[in-house]
Amino acid sequence: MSRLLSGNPLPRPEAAPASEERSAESALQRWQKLGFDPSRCPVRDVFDHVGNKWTALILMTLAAGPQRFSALHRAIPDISKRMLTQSLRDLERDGLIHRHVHPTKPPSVDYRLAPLGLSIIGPLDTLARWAEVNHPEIRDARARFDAQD
Amino acid sequence: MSRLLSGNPLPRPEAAPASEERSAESALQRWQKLGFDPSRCPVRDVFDHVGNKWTALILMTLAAGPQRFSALHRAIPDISKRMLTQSLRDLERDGLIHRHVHPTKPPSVDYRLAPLGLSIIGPLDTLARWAEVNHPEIRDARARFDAQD
DNA sequence: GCTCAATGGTCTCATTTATATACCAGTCCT
DNA sequence: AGGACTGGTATATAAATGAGACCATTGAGC
Repeated sequence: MSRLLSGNPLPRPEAAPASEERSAESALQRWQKLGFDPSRCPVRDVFDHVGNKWTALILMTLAAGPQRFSALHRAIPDISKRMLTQSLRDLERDGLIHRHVHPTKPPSVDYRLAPLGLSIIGPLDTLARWAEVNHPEIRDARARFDAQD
Repeated sequence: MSRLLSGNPLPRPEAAPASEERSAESALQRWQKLGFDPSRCPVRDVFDHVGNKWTALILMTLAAGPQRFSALHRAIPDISKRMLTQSLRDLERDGLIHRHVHPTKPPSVDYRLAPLGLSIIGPLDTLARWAEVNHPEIRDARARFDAQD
């Protein structure tokens, strides 16, 4: 238990810029080294809720402005209504979006980013750009792996 | 269908820097507007594979340097071995990590970031920092939602 | 007035996916 | 010899997801 994560003289893969690597460690690994309760780890929580496919897609779609339920469904056709409803509830519960009901005769509903939701668009978009840029390489790697192994 | 996402004079939530907001739209919404096949959308693909809880956690743990299977399991105790095995295979298949077998008498295995994997640590860490900073606010929102509704 | 479609969902059921648990062969420590 | 660690696999069960039917209300077209 004492040598669990203490002195770890493993060979580094490469001499990566120390500052970069250290900053990448810190956020998550402070938790790990200190043995904090994993169930309260923010990283787990956020990646589980906000980082999942549908949730991220919804948030990024809402970045263009408020959208009604069915507009969202049209923008993301491959989500089931069931999942769309549930994801929207989750996002609302977490304070990332607001559900706004217009009291028109046939009441209409729209969803819009709350300030908290707006603040995650940047990080999310950074990942999305990475995805766009590196997707070909991932597909290649996948093809190679499937072919030879 | 024509007015679906065309002219959208909706009230912006706030006067965010136009460049920021436009850039947030562009990545995903080009796809949506052009009606591309969702199954080939890089954003879906990456958020599904790389953005899920375990995968992101593994990548960030490996950012500190190569780790053996059991070290990873100790660092992330709440993942099942089965899921850890499977997540590692997926990451290897996508070319984000390498599996390295040392031909010692009892052979030992370690996993390390491939260049592609190293390149995603930055974006991932950005999200992780957001998580750390905003987790309290999310928890508050959740508590409020659960209490009154 | 009748039919057809859209709205914003909910409900049920089948399939997919994840977790928990047990197990394996080989090797080290005591 | 007993127990623990290595890197997993196999099986059984629980949870998440998807497909599709349904609902009350409204508006448009015929």
